[in-house]
Amino acid sequence: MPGGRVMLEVRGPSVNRSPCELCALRERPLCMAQNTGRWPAAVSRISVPVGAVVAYQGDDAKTIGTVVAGILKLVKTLPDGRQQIVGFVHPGELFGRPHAEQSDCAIEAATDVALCVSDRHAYERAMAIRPELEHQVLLLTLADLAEARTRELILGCQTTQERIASFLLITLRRRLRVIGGLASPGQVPVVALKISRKDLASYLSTSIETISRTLHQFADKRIIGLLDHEHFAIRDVDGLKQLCGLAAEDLDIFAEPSTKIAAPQMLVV
Amino acid sequence: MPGGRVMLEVRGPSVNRSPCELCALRERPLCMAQNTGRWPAAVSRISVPVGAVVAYQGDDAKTIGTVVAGILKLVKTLPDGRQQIVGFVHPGELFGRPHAEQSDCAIEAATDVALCVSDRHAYERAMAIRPELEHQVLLLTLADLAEARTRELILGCQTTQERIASFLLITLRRRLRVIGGLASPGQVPVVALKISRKDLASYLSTSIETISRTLHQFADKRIIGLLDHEHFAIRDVDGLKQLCGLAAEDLDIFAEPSTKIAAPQMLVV
DNA sequence: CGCTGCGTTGACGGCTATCAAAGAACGTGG
DNA sequence: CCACGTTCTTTGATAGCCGTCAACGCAGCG
Repeated sequence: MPGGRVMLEVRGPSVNRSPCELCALRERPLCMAQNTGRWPAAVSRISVPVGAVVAYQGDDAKTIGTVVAGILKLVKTLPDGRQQIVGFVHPGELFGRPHAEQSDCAIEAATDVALCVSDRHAYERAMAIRPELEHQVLLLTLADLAEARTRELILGCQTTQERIASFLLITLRRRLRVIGGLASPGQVPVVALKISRKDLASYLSTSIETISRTLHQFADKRIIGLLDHEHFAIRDVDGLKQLCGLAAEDLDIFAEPSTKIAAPQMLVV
Repeated sequence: MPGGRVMLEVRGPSVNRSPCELCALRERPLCMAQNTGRWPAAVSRISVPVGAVVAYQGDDAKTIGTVVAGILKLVKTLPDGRQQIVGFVHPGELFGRPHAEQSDCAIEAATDVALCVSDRHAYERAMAIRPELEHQVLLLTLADLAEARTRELILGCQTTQERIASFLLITLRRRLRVIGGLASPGQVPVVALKISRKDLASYLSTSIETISRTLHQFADKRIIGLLDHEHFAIRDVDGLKQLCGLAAEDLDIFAEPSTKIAAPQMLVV
């Protein structure tokens, strides 16, 4: 099993801007706010393998950072061991808890991941000095909050089938935003799901068995095509919309934070 | 049935500070930030009866405000009518969506409520001018996010019994924070639950029947005492903790935002 | 070749939503 | 003060979704 704990070393007090100059994310408002003028917090670029733990639940909250490539998962664990993934962190999004002494959930790599990390206290000082940075952090936090509340709706009200349909649609929308839409109207999009079945089950609050059964039900109805274990052809988007039962505004919430990110192929990691 | 829609009128551009001077909430950081120096946004104090709708899901997000007394509920509705209460807003907390054009959930009065409201755009201008105000809004938003994610855990992982036990404990803790703890160690605290069974069911993602059954199960085990329909004596806090299955850190998240509020009896509304 | 991890498929049982109906509480008007 | 309708709560019976357990197929790998 790959992974284990990762030591996030944030080196020295020196400004480290070289990785940013080639980074596809550098025009995101958050990065812009970080890179305008002299940046008072050191930033380190690190790579983390699948399964590695960036922070444990209850740890001192030492770092704040952004995901450059790959996907992080935020995991909450009950005392008896049951786990819930409360969110994924996609490229361009922030992770870590500003102004909190402890991490309220574990942060783990759901795929191989490239991160940009800073010391939390340094980051907080930077926010205090630069209102435009704090403003960008506020915007991202508001987006996270909207997403978390939509997930309360999904977890609280929807059947397992609806949750899975919602997830497929939400993932499709996010990807289409990233690559800027379909090439032709009739084109069948294929979602490459790098997330494991186990994580998917935890995120959707169900079991891997139910996920497997439901996906095959969808395939039988010709709504999706199962190309292999991690590639799904979305054959009937309208059928999925009907099955998911979500309002358009709730579907869109998940697409917001990813706007303006270049296609992953162009990322320099 | 009381209620119906409420028109939130925010009067003129004049500074309106008189209600604040007698308000028990005036020393909260948010209010301090609002009341230091000249406040560029007009603030109106309004009263809203139970059941009244302050904003509909999908409405233009016109206002931002704080709850002075009573409880607001944030309600999300699926196209087929199923509803989920995604959060309650307690005295001293903020409601409304800064920097969003539309409300992503309905805002309704779960009890009779007193509010302090401002025009959203004026509030945003005030935040832009005053970093300390934006900072307070960020802190409140981060607290809301932590709470929403703990609710993902509760809704996703816990049984109905555990959710109800969690809710009782969380409510107890919130109240104890507000009034500053128990008078004597052996004292049995009584929680006055002003929220209707229907709202409770929606918040905990269950049915009123199951809530009724579960509360009576707890009463049979001598864990709580049912004084009347809205008063619960918490006889065995440790028993509740065991039943709820939450870690201390997740329980505490819900107590944070209420810190430093004076007892409700002292509120001037 | 055996082992391990992952996905799939089948059978079973429990939790809990739903339906239904009766009882309690409340406000209203006579 | 009482009759009455309305709303909320309680209690019982039923059914269904879906989590759990178990077994199997399959791929990767030392």
